[in-house]
Amino acid sequence: MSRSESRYHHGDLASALEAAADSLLAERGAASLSLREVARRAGVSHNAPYHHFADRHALLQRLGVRHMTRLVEAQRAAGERETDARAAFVAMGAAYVGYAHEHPHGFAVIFDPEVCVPGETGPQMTTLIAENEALIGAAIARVAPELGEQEIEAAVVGAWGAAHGLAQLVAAGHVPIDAVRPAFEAYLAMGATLTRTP
Amino acid sequence: MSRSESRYHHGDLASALEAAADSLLAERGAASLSLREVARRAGVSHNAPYHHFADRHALLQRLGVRHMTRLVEAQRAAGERETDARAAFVAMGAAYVGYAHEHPHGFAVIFDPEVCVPGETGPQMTTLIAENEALIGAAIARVAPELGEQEIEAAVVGAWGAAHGLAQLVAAGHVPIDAVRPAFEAYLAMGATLTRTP
DNA sequence: GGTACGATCTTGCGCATGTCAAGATCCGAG
DNA sequence: CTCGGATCTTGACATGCGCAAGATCGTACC
Repeated sequence: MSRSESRYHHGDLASALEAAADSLLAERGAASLSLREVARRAGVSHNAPYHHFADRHALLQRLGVRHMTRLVEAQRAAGERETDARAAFVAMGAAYVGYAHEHPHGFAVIFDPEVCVPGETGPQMTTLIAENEALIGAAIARVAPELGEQEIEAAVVGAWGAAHGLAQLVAAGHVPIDAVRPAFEAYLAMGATLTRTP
Repeated sequence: MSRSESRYHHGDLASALEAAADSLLAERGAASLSLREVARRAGVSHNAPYHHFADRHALLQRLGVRHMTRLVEAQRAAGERETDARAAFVAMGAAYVGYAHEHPHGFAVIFDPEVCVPGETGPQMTTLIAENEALIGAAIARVAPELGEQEIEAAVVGAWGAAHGLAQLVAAGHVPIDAVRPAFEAYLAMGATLTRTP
């Protein structure tokens, strides 16, 4: 009897649980995601998950890592699809916002302070965050090669913040997705205005 | 016997509950805020809140309105404290981020899609959101008087997004508060670079 | 091949919470 | 003074989290 048919020892319950939870996350938010429902959807008893995740928190963190991985990958792909430096930078921002728009609950769980606290989420998330910043930093360095390391670091936080804010507002429904690109351009022009010495 | 001494009819339980919940929100996040604990802290039975709030959701929405009011007010005050248009714009952004830094859980509840959905949160929140956008719009119009209505509208979303993203990242602990101002300036300079015709 | 061990999964439990229902208490209008 | 309605209380039920103890399975070891 193969493992997948034997319903006692599932075989790869951890992945199945993650998948089940992720599909739940496509419908509802993390707050209304119960471990028991995940277990039900995976077809196991309400306590089976505890042999793979310390608690509800741990499963949500795992989902956070999952989505952060995809978010970083989406940015990377969008950036590599463009040859022009500026186009790549803009495309990465759009990818960031786009991911949040398509997976609002998944995106939310990445940055939910109740779930993923910077220092306490484990090395995987730390690595992913660093990767994300490196990705943005490289894109900025391509656009503005004259910048020093310090300046790039600051610009990374600024760009990340801008993309993140629009993503959050779009995901929450405060801003329609179509308004993002004009807003982005307008804000950049605004920057040009603000930094122009009077 | 005055109402405040009579412990049966509280007198102003709605406000007391809001205050209790708000003080809880200063410590923990909204997810771990239970109606029963709020009731305990207010010194009433676990079911008293239901005579003032339809459910847990309604109380959280009320807290969202409360904090959005303060957030808008903080921005307004910061803007009015400056005479220079650019300084006012920057100060408002700093106030936005500062509020999120000082009241991370309160700030989170404003924009929590599980709590405050744009269309369904009631007229008060709608008004506050509009007020917020008007405030930002006025600040932008002061900085760049040459902009048309459409352009300002787009710039509002862009500026709001930038401030919101930095606020979120600071509140979540991904970015230290000291990094905000340099990031803001760097991002604006970045905008100047990006919009400069090659 | 048989067996003991550990990993995996199950059932059952205590406790906390959200929400409904019914009763107790108090205020104020008439 | 009485009665209605608002306010608050106790009680109950369903659900969820996480612990504990038992059942089942794979496998390393003899």
